[in-house]
Amino acid sequence: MTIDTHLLRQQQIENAQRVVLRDEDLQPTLIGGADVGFEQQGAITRAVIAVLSWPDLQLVEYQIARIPTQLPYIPGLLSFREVPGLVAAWEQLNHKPELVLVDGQGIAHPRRFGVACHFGLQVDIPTIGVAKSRLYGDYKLVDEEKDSVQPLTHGEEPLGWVLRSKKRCNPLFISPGHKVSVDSSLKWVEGCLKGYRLPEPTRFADGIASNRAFFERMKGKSS
DNA sequence: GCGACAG
DNA sequence: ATCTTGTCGC
Repeated sequence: MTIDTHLLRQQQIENAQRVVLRDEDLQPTLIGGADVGFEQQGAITRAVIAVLSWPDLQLVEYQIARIPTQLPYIPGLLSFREVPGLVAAWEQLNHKPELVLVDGQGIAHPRRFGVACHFGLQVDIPTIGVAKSRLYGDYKLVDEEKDSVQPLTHGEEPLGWVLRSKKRCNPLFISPGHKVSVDSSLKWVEGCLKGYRLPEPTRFADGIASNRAFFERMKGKSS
């Protein structure tokens, strides 16, 4: 498997110009959470999209797609590895959410084209990147208290936020993916928090993708 | 040359 | 990301 990383980076630069950083008339009734896991030493990609009602944040549906892994993990090129599976899971959904929180970066990326941008552009819906660690951008130390936040930037360019979603937990790295502004990307994530480090849509997708006990029991309770 | 590096 | 139970700390 020979990979033309130069070509992939060039594609990101071109596609990044199509990303929209504006707010639409976003009044969702459903919000999705997307995450990807792997099986068999990475040979199989397992993509999960959980759909929750808004604003009550109850699980409505989830779909899992399993496909052969196309590429290895390369920092900065994650989306090419994860988007194919996410699109497959998206197509299986009976209820399409109007906004999706994607596990990974949005525009907080060297070429402003993280997995949330890639997926959002691909299925043409608003998306927000919610990552558990930093890839790109600078920020000041975030206070330990819950809800403390610092802007994530590159020089004068605003990229997103570093949010302490829960006390004594590592912060979240939030940035717009597509069709959402930098400011509202933070508001939507805050609106999905329910006492855990991860916002509910992401937490469900993450739990289902990892087969954690609690979410195993949730299975079968969705339409 | 050296360090950094989503999942 | 993944292999994985109990355990230490707030």
